[in-house]
Amino acid sequence: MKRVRTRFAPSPTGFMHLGGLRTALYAYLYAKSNGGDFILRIEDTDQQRYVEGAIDVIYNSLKESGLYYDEGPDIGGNYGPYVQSERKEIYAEYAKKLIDLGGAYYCFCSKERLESLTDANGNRKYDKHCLHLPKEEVERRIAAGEPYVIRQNIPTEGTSSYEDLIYGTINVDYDELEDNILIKSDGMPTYNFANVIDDHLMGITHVIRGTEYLSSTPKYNLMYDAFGWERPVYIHLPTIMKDATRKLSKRYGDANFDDFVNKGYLKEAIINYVALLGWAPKDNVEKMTLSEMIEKFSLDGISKSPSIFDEVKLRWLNGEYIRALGEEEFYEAALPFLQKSKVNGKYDLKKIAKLLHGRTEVLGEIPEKIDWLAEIEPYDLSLYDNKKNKTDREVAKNLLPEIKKYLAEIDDFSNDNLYQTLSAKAAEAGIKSGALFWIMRIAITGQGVTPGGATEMAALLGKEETLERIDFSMDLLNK
RNA sequence: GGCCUCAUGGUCAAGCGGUUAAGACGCUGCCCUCUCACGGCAGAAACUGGGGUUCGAUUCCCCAUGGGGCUACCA
Repeated sequence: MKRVRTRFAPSPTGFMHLGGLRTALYAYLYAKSNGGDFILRIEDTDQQRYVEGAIDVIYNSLKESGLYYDEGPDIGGNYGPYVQSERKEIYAEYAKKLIDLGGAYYCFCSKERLESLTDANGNRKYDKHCLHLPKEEVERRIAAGEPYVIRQNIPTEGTSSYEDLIYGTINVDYDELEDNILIKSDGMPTYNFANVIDDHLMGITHVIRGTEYLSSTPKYNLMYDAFGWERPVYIHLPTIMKDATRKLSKRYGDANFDDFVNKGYLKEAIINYVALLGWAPKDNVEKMTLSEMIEKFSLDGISKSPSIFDEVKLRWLNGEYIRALGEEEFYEAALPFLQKSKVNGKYDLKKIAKLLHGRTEVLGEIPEKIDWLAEIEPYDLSLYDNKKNKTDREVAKNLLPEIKKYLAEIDDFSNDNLYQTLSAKAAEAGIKSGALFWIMRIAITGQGVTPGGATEMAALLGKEETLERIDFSMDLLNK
């Protein structure tokens, strides 16, 4: 059997879109699960849309997410060049061949004439006006420097049929298709042409791409057939949506790989989540490494209907990945975000990281979780109200001096010691420990929710700061 | 508008003629617990509608409805 070769062929127009990333991922998974090659090709035939630096974004995103390609512009290969703008001559050559084969023709029609073809409904279809131009006239006009394009010659009747591995048999009447442009007046090919030539020349066996090409694939097959080339196997993928009616797009933001990384999502989690949009593993285990995905990947798990991107579920999965991190790994991942917070320089970031580890779903929310730790500020005294522990501000007013006394006697401010000592003190004094810890926690943080219990917070703050904060709270209560 | 295509809880999704219609996220409740979170347990929640085919349709066919895509000198 022929070695499987798949490709990812993005155009460098900006960022790595998550929809594109998933297409790349599936192409990668399909190739790797079949022991084949995954190729990167840059489709930069539209100079208008080209964005500086976008190619590097593609390289980096792919590598960061672990989708290592076997051939590509930056790493080479036997089928290069892998950038379409560098293959202009190749397309010109094949375009000429296709013209000789009757599959294409020169067209000199002006924009104005094209527009005059628009009907009452606003639809336009090229009328093959230039198809029957005499060869001599064509040559004369080209020689005279007249601008021209090369159009595909599509049959006026008949039906085209092909098998898509996901969607099954697709039939399209040729009548529905237009004699679309293959080579633009600037000499660059359109996607319609370059994609066919390159896929064939690069030995791509399986074309994996979005459903936007489902109904235009007959045009490409026409060319494969005209050249006498074997058609590739087609695998079209459903769209990823932002909601029921809008597709995930750059326009709405947050659709880019980098955006999510910057927000504090782990790359592994993003890839894992994206893999789940449109594909389900047989064993139902959702958390997977890339190599596990390669093992489990199969086309019959791919769905046909568009799926909606759910950041809530991504958050959960990211949390799973974060919790699976080692203490040190988490610290390193969290560090940039810890440094952004107001506590940077005030408290031991490592200790904070330890407290935050099990409580963080997205790293980007770390600063807001701990900013208040930098300084205690007046707070709502109703925080002392706690039904379960039967506390309120009056109880707090009475208990706080006691708590202060206990704390003042403790020198080892480690969490373990604080917890044990204070628990013992509470038992001795006949105070419910829950009440003591509740009041103490509120008194030293001024927060209803904290990333640790009273003793953990005290251990973090240190003895001096803890006692100062107790004083602060006693003042507040006595006002 | 025309053509292609899709349709199971709020979301992702199993299912592929006979099931108490999985599972995950989210949600609700309980437990654990020095708050929260984690973890554990329990619960609510779905086959778009109408016709067929069949002994029997979520599953097959048709129509309707709704969604998506294409209809560029963009990919």
